[in-house]
Formats: sequence, C-alpha cells, structure tokens
Amino acid sequence: MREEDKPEIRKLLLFRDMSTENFDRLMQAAYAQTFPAQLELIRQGEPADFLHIMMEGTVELFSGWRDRETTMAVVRPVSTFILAACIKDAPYLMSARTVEKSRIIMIPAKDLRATFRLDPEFAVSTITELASCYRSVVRHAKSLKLRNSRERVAAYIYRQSSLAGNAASFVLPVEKRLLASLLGMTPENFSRAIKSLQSDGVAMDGMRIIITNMKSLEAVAGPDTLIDGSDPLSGFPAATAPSI
Amino acid sequence: MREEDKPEIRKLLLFRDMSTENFDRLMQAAYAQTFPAQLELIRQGEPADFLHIMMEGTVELFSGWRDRETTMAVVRPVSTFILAACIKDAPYLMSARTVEKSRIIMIPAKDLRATFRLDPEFAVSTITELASCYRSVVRHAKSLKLRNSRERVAAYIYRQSSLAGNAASFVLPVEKRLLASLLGMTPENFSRAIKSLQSDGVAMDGMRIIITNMKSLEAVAGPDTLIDGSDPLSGFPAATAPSI
DNA sequence: CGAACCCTTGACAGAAATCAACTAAGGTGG
DNA sequence: CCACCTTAGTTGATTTCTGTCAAGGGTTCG
Repeated sequence: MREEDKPEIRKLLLFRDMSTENFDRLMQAAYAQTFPAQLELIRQGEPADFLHIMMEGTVELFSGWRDRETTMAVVRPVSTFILAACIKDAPYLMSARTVEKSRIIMIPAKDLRATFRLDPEFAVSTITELASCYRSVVRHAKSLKLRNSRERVAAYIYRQSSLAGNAASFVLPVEKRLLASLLGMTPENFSRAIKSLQSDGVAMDGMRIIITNMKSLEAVAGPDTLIDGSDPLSGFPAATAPSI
Repeated sequence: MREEDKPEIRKLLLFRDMSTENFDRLMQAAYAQTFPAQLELIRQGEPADFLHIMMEGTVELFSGWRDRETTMAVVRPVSTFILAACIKDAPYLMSARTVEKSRIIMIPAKDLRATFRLDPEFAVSTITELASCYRSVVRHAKSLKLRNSRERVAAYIYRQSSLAGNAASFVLPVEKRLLASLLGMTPENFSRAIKSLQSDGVAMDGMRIIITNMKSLEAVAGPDTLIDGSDPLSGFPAATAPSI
C-alpha cells in the first residue's frame, strides 16, 4: 500500500487512538488494491477474512435472497466496512461490489482481532465504531418500518440538504435505482415518489434535486434525529461519512 | 440487587471474561428493580444512563414516529439491552416497556464505560456483544426488505420450530399483535398470513402453532442462515437468547 | 356481570410491485 | 463521425400486497 495512505487511515476514528507501533504493524499486514467498477468484492455467506477500508471510489453493500436483491448501504471514503463479520469470525451477511473504480485497503481479520486484544485504545475505538454501526442500522430499520416510500424519499432529500448546509439544491451521489433499493422501493416507485413530491417543494433536473419549498418538504419528511441523524463522530466529522 | 443474581449475570457472554474485581465493582454500582407489566422503562430520545439486564420477564423494544409505532425487538432473560446507546453516551433510539412483570438490573452507563477502559477482557467481550447486536439488526432489515409478509411469517414459524429442535408444534412466546409488529405488519395481516399458510403446512390453535407439513413450510419460508440464523455465542447458548 | 382487550374476518382503499413501452444518454465499433 | 447497442430513467396500465375500517366472538380481569 502507498505510504501516503497511512495518515489518511490514521485519521479514522477507528485507528486514531491506537499506539503507533500497533498501527504500523497492522498497516504492514495490509495491502491495497484498485478494483474496476461493478466488481463483486465480497459474496455474502463467505468467511470474513478482511476488514476493508475505502480510500477512493464507491462501494455498494447489498444482500440477496432467492432471486431478490436489496442495497443495504453505500460506502464512501474514507471509511471501513464489514467490521462486525471480521470480529465475529463469521460469514459476511452482505455482499459488496464496486459502483465505480475504487481503491481499497484490506486488513486481515486475524490481525485485527489480535490487535484489539493487545491494544486497549484500539479496543475502545472498535467498541465506539461498532456502536455507531449498530445505531445506523437501527435507524435504517426504523425508517423502513415507520415510513412509507414517499416519506422515506422526502426524508432522504431533506437530510442530504441538511448535510450540505441546508442547500436548496444538490446532486444525487449515486444512481437513482441504487438509491431506490437503499430506500426500500423499486426504481419505478422512486421515480413516482419524487414526482409526487413536486407538490411539496421538490423539483428534479436529471441528477440534481432542487428544493423549492423547504418548509413544505420538511412537513412531509418529518425529519427526526432518532431516524435520520448520525451519531457525532469524535474528532473528524468528514472522516467517516457512510451516509448516502 | 440479590446476591444470587450475580452468578447468573456472570454467565453472560458480556461479563464472563472480565476480572472478578471489576465485575464485583460493576455489580456494586448496579441496582435491581421489579416493574409491573406495561410500564415504559425507557423513552426514545432520552439520554442513555443505564445498561439494562433482564433477569425475569419480557421487555419490548419499540420505536415511534409521528403517530406510528413499531416493535424492534423482544428481550428475554438473561440478556442485556440498550448497550450501544450507553457506549456512545447518546440518546436511546428505541423505547422499552415491560410486556409482563419483569425484574431488571441496571448498571450506570458511566461505570460501564469506565470499566471497559480498564479491563481489556471486558472490552473484548463488549466488542463481540456489539458485533452480534449489529448482525442481528442487519438480519432484521434484510428480512424486511427481501421478503413479503407471508414469507416473513413462514420464516418466523420455521425458525421457532428449529430452535425447539424441529418441533412440529410450539406456543407463540408473545401476543400476536406484538409479533405482527415485530415482523413489520398489522395484526390483521398477520392473522391472514397464517390463515393463508394453512395450505402450506401450518395450523394454529389459539397461541399454539402446529406444523403439519415441514417440507411445504420450508419451501415457503426459504430459511437462510444469513437472515434467520443467529451468531453462535461463545459458551452459553441459553444465556443470551434475544430471538423471539 | 360488565368492560376491556385481543383476535379474527370481511369489505374496501391505498400503496407498492410488476409488466410493458418508450425516451434519453452514453459507450462501442465500424 | 455516425450507426448501433446498451442501460438508466420515466410513464402508464395492471395486478398484488398491505393497511384501514368496521363488526363480532372470545377471553380476561376487575
């Protein structure tokens, strides 16, 4: 892996508090790789061998059952994914594939597990990271169970705007069909949901969303920090940003 | 708290590996309380002050948004709940209420956080516990997104039977309307789903489910260890059993 | 004994998925 | 550079699924 990646990784919540010695040893065991778009990195059910760190690109975490498939999360740099499976030494519950060309660093799960046993600071960081992941999935499940598709789309748009500093306009970060799946609906329904939100202050131009009436959108979205929020991350707000 | 509770708690995955000294100190800070049925123990949004340990009874974890409410999990002894919020020192994402009279031990979150900073074994146990919780919610979300309501009910019944040693019959552990909410549907739809499963080997007599054709049920349920499974818990299989 | 409450059932309305057709944009290869 | 192909996205028609409303039976508990 590149030497210049190390400071970036070191900034991550998960790695910033551990000893330099342990960090360096972990990085020595790691290796980086660049993958083309649409490559399946991980297949659900397989044993978890590596913790993945996104350095560049975009990765989709998804799951399948029978002939159906659903997007569980979209991961952007710089952040880690598939941590829990590594810790449990258990099969991946989700598959992963690149959405675009991506550079990813992989750390052997074995080294990871060994490290948090001998570095208490790393153990605490892992605990905090996992607790965040857990809360993030709980929010996802709450949104699915408590809101209908129109409300989920509205809440998504409202949140993206908030993250961009209450911007009146922003560009969707990924394909619409991927977003639709993440939000638990078909592409057709996503399309219709946005169209129906025209009457509530949302316009769309290609991949750009324009909010024409923030109050109106807010009324539909019903934003709630216990669903749409993300836990404050100690230190580097930009470092871990899995929210798409 | 009762002295005889301590060995029970000590058997929990979360507490079995820590030093006796730290365990005893944690237990000293804890206190037990018995609550009547239908009492709200925790309200979502409030600061997380205590880790809860179920000793007797049943507790429902649920969430609300606007005027809607949904069951997120049902907790049975002996197990803990609301761990992640305590760790993050963040607001609870879920509310909790007793389903029946319950005895619960509460450990101040502050002591918990202090303890895993000074007891590496406890830190590792916390990591494993959280990873399990995370994977459990991921499964829940997968089931909601990949299956329709009939399939979720079938999978639930199939799994309960498996847990009872492939029993051809078992009694539902909680009220049907609670189960319905947990499985992401209305009580009416739950009722209809079971009725429609009659043609696939499921009969019902009050709270008792009778499986008349296991193969047929399995075909509908499509059981999948990556959705319906639970991670093996090191040591005490009966100790932590949040699966309802 | 009455009052809740849970569960079930039917009728209906609304939400969401499916199927099909069409457009637009992007990439490929001649 | 253009013709072609592929794919994402949109829209409409239709079916399927799910929630809502209303009513009635059964049980529990005060």
